[in-house]
Amino acid sequence: MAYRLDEQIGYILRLANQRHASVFNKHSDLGLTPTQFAALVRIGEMGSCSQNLLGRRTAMDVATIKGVVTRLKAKGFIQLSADPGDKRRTVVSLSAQGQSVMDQLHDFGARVTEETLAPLSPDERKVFLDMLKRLT
Amino acid sequence: MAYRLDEQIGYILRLANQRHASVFNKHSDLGLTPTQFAALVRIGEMGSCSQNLLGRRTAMDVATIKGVVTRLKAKGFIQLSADPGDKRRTVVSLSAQGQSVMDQLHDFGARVTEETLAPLSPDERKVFLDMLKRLT
DNA sequence: GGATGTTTATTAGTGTACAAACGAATATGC
DNA sequence: GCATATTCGTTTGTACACTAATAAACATCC
Repeated sequence: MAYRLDEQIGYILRLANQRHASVFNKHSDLGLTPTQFAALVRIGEMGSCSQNLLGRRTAMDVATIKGVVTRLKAKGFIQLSADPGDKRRTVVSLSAQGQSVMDQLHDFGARVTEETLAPLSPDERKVFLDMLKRLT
Repeated sequence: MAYRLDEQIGYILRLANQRHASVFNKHSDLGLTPTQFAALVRIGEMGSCSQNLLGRRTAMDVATIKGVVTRLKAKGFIQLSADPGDKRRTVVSLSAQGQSVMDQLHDFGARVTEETLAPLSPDERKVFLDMLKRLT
């Protein structure tokens, strides 16, 4: 049987990612990208943490998380401070504005997931998410 | 129930993409990226086509396909020519080197797909790929 | 307490990915 | 046949994503 690009997992994953990004951007009203959204929600979950740890907990390398933190700071959603016990660290935490949009972010995220998974039935979504997680 | 980033389809898709890229790079010996690989295989499938059509058939916008074509050309895998019937078009086709590595590319792609899907059983892979395609 | 190694953050370079704007060439409608 | 619309390619700007190199701070071992 002939080799076909359209059957390659990497290619299909890329297409699925594109569709998700499209759904995300359609609903986004806070001017966030999917990556910025992930980092911001994670900060909400963790309370406050070093920039380095935030990168590890959101699967972004040091160069990527640096840029994301810079842009979230510029947009006013987070604040940065020095770690009194470790001069290497930059401590990242939510600003007042960041805290105030957290509920809105969760609603927004749920809507994006819902619409992205719309082609699948509720039972299928469960199975699909389980299998997708095993590929990470 | 609390909102959790680790359950969001967009976040998990990003992680799956990262793992695939890691598998791809581990096996890659021709110096290609996943995107360059996709474009090159597609050119092999189509014979020759305009840069614009190649972009549409690989889901890359005009700016992205431009860069990919530039790099594939620099690496010697493709050649560019003018379309005699339409002066707007740049015709893209495989170089002799590009043709000579096509079998190797297919073997390589099959190995990457195999290893990326390794956590799933053969039956699960079928189901998973079907569902993933519906999300594109 | 001093050499060694690790962690944290920054920077530079390369490669996707998309939006927007532009000019040139082609197609369509009337 | 001419105005209008569409297509094709390029460029600019922003945002991930990774590698590699660097420097400062911290930890550990002896």
